Amino acid sequence: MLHPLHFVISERLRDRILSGTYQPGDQIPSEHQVMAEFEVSRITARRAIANLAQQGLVTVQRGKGAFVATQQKVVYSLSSPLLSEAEMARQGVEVTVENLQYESVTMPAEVQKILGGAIAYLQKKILLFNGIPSCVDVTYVQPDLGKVYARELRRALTFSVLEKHGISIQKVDAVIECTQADYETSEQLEVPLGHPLIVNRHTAYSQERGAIVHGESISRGDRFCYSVRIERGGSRE
Amino acid sequence: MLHPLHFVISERLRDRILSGTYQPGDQIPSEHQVMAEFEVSRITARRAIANLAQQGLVTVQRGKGAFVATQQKVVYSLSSPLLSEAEMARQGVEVTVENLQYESVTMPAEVQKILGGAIAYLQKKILLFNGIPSCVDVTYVQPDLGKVYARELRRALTFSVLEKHGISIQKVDAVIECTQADYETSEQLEVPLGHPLIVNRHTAYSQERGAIVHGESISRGDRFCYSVRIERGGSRE
DNA sequence: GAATTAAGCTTGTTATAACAAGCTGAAAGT
DNA sequence: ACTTTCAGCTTGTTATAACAAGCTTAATTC
Repeated sequence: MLHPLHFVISERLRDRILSGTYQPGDQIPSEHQVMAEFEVSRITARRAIANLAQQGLVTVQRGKGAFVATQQKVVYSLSSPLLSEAEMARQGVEVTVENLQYESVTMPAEVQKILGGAIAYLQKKILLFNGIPSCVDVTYVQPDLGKVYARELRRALTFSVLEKHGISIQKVDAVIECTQADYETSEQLEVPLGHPLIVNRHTAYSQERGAIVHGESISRGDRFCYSVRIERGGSRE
Repeated sequence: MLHPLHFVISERLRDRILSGTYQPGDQIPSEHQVMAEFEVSRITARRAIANLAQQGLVTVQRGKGAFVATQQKVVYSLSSPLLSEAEMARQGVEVTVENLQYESVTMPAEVQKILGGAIAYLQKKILLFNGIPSCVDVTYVQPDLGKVYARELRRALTFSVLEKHGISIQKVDAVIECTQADYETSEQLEVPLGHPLIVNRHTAYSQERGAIVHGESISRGDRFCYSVRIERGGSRE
């Protein structure tokens, strides 16, 4: 036997998904239907379906079944964040903010090195796209800004609030990576343990003040991605 | 019972990893040791270990055991790809290229829209970081460039080769997203089905010629990430 | 000393079994 | 008509069992 049964079955079901037999939102055969169709035990059927879930092709809901996942993602432009927020609205994505934590704290050493000083405002928000938790945003903001704009920052996107008040973001340094959901983020984003996440760790600078915001946005990898345009000027970068 | 046994056990083992009891490279308890320690069946022990693997905390090898994974990632700068290649060398990362496919093909319609014309060179390479398959690179190159620099493109990084021959990349449009390995990429990158991947879908433009390269780099999410610096000039972008 | 084999350990696959927990729609009750 | 209950369906957890396949080291053979 070249391949395990569970793999053969999951590739068969995968082919049906890719060929359009099952469309996004459609239910795929239940465990018992897979057992009957392929004449295997339940544990083999479950593993085949789990393989599909693992590849992001289906999402499984207890009591309901497994459904073909949409592959559509919201695109957020790092090059023009404010325009990107308007673009998301144009894509039919309504962003709402749920505040988890907002307080003045002593920064960890690595953050102090970036923002300077010892104290900053720590904000933790969940961003919901069309009511679905999709992003956990954890950032430190300079204390004076964090204090003055507290009310607005608790319920809107950080860059929008700052820009609205004339604090213009002149530069952003970002690192984009993939991680997997631990228990905490799996609960916050309502995804399974280990679900792929795309993380944007960033520091934003204004012209007059230097570094003003530092932190990370942790988004569902299945719902979100980043675009960026890199241009080189006349001189070598 | 608030949480399943498998979850309780995996959180206990996770804490040991995070607290440093087990360091990267160390072996965690085997399935039978977990069975004995926590007095559970083998399937529960396996599931606990699988939860850790799912979170990227351990990697499991048949016949050997489960080992704490390193969390170190290679950082590749989108803002200065050539400098980034030198930086990788400085980080002790030797990049070698394994050519999978290199041929003149008729482009799919969407690629034609970007590169123009009907024919391009399709290159598929595996990039190995220190001998370990870490990235699958699939790109279309303008046909005249693909033909003239075939020998070099087969065994080096695309941008390096072009730059070396005076084809200067003036702009790059990129989309960064997370996906999960299907069978093909899991085989190419030697990772499990569903392993998180970071994908960079890009189009590179030169000043004189417009779009010259289009395609995607699919890298292991556990080994690779992107950095980018976004600056706004005097005018609003 | 080098090569081969075997024992012991490790993970991988598959089966049967039973109970738990959530979802949905129809039937029963108010 | 609205609310509650129940049956049937679905996935989730855990156990026992057995065999397969890979890894490593020690013992045996050449």
